[in-house]
Amino acid sequence: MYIYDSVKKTKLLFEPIIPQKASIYVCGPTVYDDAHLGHARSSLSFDLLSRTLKALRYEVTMGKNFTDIDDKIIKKVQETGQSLEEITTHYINRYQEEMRALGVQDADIEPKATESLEAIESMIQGLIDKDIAYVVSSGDVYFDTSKDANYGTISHKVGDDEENQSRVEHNSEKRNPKDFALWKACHGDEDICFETKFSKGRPGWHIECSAMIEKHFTHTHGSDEYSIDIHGGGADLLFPHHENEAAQSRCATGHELAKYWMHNGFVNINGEKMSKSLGNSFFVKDALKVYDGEILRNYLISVHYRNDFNFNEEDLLNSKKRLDKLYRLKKRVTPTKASKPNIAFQKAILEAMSDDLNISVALATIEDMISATNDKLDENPKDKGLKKETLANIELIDKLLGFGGKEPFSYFQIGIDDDTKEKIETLIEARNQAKIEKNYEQSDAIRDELSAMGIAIMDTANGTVWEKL
RNA sequence: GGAGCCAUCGCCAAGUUGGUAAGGCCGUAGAUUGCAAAUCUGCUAUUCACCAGUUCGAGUCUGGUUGGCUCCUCCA
Repeated sequence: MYIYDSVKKTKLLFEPIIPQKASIYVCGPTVYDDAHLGHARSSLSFDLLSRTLKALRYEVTMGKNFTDIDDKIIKKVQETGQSLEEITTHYINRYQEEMRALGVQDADIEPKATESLEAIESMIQGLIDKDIAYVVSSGDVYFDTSKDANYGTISHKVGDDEENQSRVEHNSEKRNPKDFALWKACHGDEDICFETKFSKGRPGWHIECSAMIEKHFTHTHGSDEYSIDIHGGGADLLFPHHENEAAQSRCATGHELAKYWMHNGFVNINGEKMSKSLGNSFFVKDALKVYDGEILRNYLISVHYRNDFNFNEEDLLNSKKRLDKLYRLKKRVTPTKASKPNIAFQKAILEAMSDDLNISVALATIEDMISATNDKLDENPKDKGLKKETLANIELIDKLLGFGGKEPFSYFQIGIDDDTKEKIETLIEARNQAKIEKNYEQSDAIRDELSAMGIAIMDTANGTVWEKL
């Protein structure tokens, strides 16, 4: 397995801390609003990583956190009058539901910041004891970036002369402009705060990840050099979030946080980054109202995870056509029992994914397999061995890439209710009768009628089948 | 102002160590079909934003130009 390390900026052979075990930690969402397509893409990217590593027989431990205490959540609490827990629970449930709809496998560990306060406090206290962190008069605790010689090695942002136009907040009590908050002191009665030895307040954004990784991974997957194998997240987290995480962990534990860093690209709408501030967010829940989760998944993973992804409906329909072809093949080999996948196919698709998740090549091998199989099936429609093998191939695709697992006839009938189905069947019967009588005017009229209903029909050796367009 | 990324067929999109441009959609010709659809087969970039350089050889390396994007503030 080769992966692109976005800190070293090169593709590296994946050599885990413990042979055949892979620990992955991905920064999850701050749960104050619904998940948008960007969350989905990040989730999907690391889902593919996890699935690929599993297919390569690694024992994968995946961690993904929920930031459930933060300024925006508190603002929502104040606005809505709901409790913090009500809000975060709601969005966490939504998030999990939607990601599952996209075929994302659940993480093994899903820690919440509010459930990790002890670990957070002890890590901060440790840093204070070493004088790497300091408490200011307000009660805020800052990390002293000047104490970490390696600060800046993650994002390669070095040589800050303070002359740049950095928009770092200016706080006179900070020792260095780049110092960041580990802990934010309470701001009055409206605030949500926790008691600690240093002050009453709540964790800063970066500390929770460090603390949670320390708490959940270090003893099972860590080493003297690294806490975990792979740390992932969106490209925008590289700085300052991951830089700061790395600094905290390095100073608190004496070893590096992650051996490899991976970052996924953005989802753009009309060529621009999708974000709250631009007001062009596209929520997963809205997309799921229009498109089946599997179709969305198939589309969102169709571009390499590191590239930016330009979301548009035309491309989505394009990728749906590719998925349709896979399901048409599945129809041809159903019903049967899967045997073993084709060795060459299995090797090719795994090799593609092992190369830093080269999904394009993986999809091309699928096209190859579909085409070759259809060809053979045209020659010999009753090749049982081929059918069994093909079904196994498709099962492999489902396991590795997370699509193609549906029952093929129902795939083409998503969103059609039973009454309509009955009507369609009746019309097809009538058309077949007309065809037997060679009344082609009649049969074509029926086909037009079905077409007007959004139903396409195809006459096959096994009778007439239909698909929703 | 600082840092970085990207630019490959009408559209989407691969292309580690330089060796002579995957795949899909669309289009098109044919096989098949009562006609279609589905399926199969053939065709579809002498060329990789532009300019210069290194090299026997560059989409791939170097320098420059143009255009687009991101980060430096919460952000997947």
